Amino acid sequence: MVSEKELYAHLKQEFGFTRFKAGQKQVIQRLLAGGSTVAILPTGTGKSLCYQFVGTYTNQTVLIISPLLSLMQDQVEQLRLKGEKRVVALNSNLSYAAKKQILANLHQYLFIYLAPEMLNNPVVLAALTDIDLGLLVVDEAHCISAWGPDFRPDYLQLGKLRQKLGFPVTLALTATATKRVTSDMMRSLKLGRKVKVIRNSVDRPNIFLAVEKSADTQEKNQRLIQLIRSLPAPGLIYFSSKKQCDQICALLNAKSKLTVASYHAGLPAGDRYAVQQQFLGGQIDLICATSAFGMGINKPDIRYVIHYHLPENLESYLQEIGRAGRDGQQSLALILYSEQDRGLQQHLALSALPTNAELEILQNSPQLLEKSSQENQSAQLVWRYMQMGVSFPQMSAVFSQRRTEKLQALQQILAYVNTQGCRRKFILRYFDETKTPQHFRKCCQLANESFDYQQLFDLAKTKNEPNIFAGGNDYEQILKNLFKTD
DNA sequence: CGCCGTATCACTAGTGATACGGCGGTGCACTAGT
Repeated sequence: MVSEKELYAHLKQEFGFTRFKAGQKQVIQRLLAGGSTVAILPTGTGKSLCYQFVGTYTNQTVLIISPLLSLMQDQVEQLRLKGEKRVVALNSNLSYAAKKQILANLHQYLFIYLAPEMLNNPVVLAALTDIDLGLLVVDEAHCISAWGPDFRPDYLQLGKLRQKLGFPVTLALTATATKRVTSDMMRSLKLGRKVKVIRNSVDRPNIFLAVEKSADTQEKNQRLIQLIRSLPAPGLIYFSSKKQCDQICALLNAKSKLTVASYHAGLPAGDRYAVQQQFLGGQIDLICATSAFGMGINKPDIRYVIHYHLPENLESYLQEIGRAGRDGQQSLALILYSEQDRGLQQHLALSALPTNAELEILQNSPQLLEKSSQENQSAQLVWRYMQMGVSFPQMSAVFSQRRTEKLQALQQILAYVNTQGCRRKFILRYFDETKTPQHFRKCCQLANESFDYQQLFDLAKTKNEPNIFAGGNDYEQILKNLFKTD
């Protein structure tokens, strides 16, 4: 067992901090004692420090599975800035020669970043089994259940990877996971029953939760213009359609003094990078984005996250609103909902999953399968499953279960939108937390269309209180001020 | 499922009503051809 004194000495020496954030020390101690861990820590609590600490302390190689090339790039740069040179991201950005060079000298690196798809490469896998691995990390581990079944099936293969690597000590990191998603992760990673789950509350008390209903698009657009004119910037608006993302971006640029930019997967990589950098640097006030935006974004002062469309599910909703208020100051998470939005989200939930009819056609025509796996997403998925050795009846079962799950998740977010009760309580219950939220239970009910959030921010400012609904405040008085109720 | 753009119809030549097809999110790696 490593002493507390040693832990703090290393923290100070290596990272310059004198205190651990909630959960960090527990995770590190557990890993140093050789126990695999699932860590569910809310955004902004320094998840990457957990494995960086273990790597630098033990001086044993850490392999990090990361979902995005840009995320790997950021982490590599951060570590290099800290003075750690033994870092590499092994991905398709590298030339053949560079990759060969790195693979031949893999044991020299302390931190190796890798996308799950790279593990299909037998040369990479062989090189990895050759080194003395101290720790395997799955960063953004909710991707296993969010993306594995119908978007990036290689996420389902990570358990086999662990096995091939001789079951190294493993850390699965995420900000949001229900009990079911947690057990999904544990099963996929073959973590066994001895694994420890370290879970902090998903609650972010400084984020005010609200939903407003609009009758139609026009009404919604008017309200949106009104909102962004009065709310403090910077802000973030999520869309479920690239086209509408662009259109509303243009509208908001025309109708407000803010600098608004659009961000989605349809834009060239260079533009996306530029928009992100300008947002981080404060030259852009507001981003209109699809779900492509956000992972790895660490901007502390985002004051509001508005959803123009219905979010996909409560897990992704929490991921997305979690980007607001990382500085701990008063922030707002608002869904602008109109009944017609349900159709779009339902379509998106189901369209990626091959139907039984499609499966049958593909099964009967291997040529068609191979040909269309280039352009058609569901054929591509079937193709990957086949390579993974999954039979057609198994696929059919997996996809139909997935359809059910996605529709249930949609029902849950709809229930959240329509709830008459406390929204925070609803979310905490969904994430299997029993604690009572520390705010006046009527605040959500009272927030309605005439509510001016500006008052919320003003009050937080004048009281110099990041979370005006935190314990110890005079709720009745605050509510009287805010809602002008008696 | 619901929206949007285009096609087609009507009636006395440009516009309005209806019908219908297509579209709608997220990324890795690898390959072929320049």
